[in-house]
Amino acid sequence: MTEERQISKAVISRLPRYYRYLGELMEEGIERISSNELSARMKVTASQIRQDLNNFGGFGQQGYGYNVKYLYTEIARILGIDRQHNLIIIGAGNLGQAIANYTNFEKRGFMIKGMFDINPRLIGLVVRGVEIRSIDNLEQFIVDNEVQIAALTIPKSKAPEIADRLVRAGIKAIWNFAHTDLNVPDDVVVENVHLSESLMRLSYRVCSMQDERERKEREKTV
Amino acid sequence: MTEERQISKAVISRLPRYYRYLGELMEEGIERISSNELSARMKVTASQIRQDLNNFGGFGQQGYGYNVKYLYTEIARILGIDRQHNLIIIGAGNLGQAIANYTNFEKRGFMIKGMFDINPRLIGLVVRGVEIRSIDNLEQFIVDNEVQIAALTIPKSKAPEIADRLVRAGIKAIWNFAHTDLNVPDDVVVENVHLSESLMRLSYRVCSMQDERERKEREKTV
DNA sequence: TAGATTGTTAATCGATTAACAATC
DNA sequence: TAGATTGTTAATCGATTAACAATC
Repeated sequence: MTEERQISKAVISRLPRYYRYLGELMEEGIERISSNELSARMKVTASQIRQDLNNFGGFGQQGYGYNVKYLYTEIARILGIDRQHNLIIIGAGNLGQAIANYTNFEKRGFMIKGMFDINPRLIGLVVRGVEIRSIDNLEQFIVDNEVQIAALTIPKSKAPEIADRLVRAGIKAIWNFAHTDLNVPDDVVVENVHLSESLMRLSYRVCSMQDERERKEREKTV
Repeated sequence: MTEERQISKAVISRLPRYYRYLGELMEEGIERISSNELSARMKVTASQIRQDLNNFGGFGQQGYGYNVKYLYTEIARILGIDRQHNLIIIGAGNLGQAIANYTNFEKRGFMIKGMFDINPRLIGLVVRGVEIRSIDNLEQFIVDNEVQIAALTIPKSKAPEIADRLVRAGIKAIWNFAHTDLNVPDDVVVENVHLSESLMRLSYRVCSMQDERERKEREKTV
């Protein structure tokens, strides 16, 4: 199962999108697809699709294309979503609850084992069958439930301290929604979702689109 | 104000992170910083920092470095967060409410003008001073309130139809949390936040970290 | 077989890093 | 002035695209 050499980050980040499109093709009842057809749907080059997939082995067949169902399964395996991942959510606010309520995660092997908060008014509540617990019992819970992943949906002020506790309790990965970078050992994975940064990128693009429009206006006038 | 040539996407995506670090430096009372010091903090090369910033002009001074406050202000200007952006949220579920509750957005010029939902039990409720409205009045509201940005926190099944309505009503940008790609005209900006894809990337990295650990174990045994 | 389409090598393009002259 | 550090050019590295031989 060990992949030969390091796969580039750019390739990995495209895999979930391939997976999504293949799922849609399956829903449409499409059994096979060529890199060219997929390229047209996804608006990426066919060359890139073939290159990306060939990082993991030859999933296609000359003259035929790719079998949708087979490729879908293979990408799931590559991404590791054919296995079960036990997950907890730290911070039972709106964002934490939004994640808890997203049923598709469970379909892809992410089992939400528990939620944690410091707010005593939330502790004991149950969200989609998941109990909100006191953060005091965090470490024991991680060990007892073989928790691999923690979603961190708490304010940035508390994030570093909680991250340290998670690492010491043996967590494998942190899905970090706090607006700060986390310092963790090399063997702990951190995937950041910085919503405010995403919104700033949006803002930049809106403004430069606006600038462009104005520039074109001016050119017309001249 | 028009920037000379197209700035690369990679550069833009790093700007909000620079902005965050500069904000932290200001909080620490640090007045100036060299690309080298910043490089150590942010774990990127000093060369990259200087290259990135020079896309927008010379903000530094030889022998001195960069003035933190000045650079902070300039990046804000580049990102367009020195101006006001009117924003609405479509979908008043947990995710929509999480965004509405995030006060920092308003600090950066993103004014949440309204929320919309189809659920009659939510309509009329007020979240952080923002009323949840019926989606029937969407178009008129956008025009009346000069709304530029719509955050789309609804299921993917409804997303394309709502996106069309937003575009027709003259929206400038969609912050898309629905798990689907949107087809919009070239002059409408779409910034995707696909949480399930983020979680899959995390899964991949957890698994390949695991594989690596096992490979090393095996090597030791041999 | 002929046609289609992959897998893969080579060419191009872009982004990152290194180096250093300019200059505060 | 001497030292520090930028702005910027050149070198390197990596990612994307093009091309085509292999093969179903």
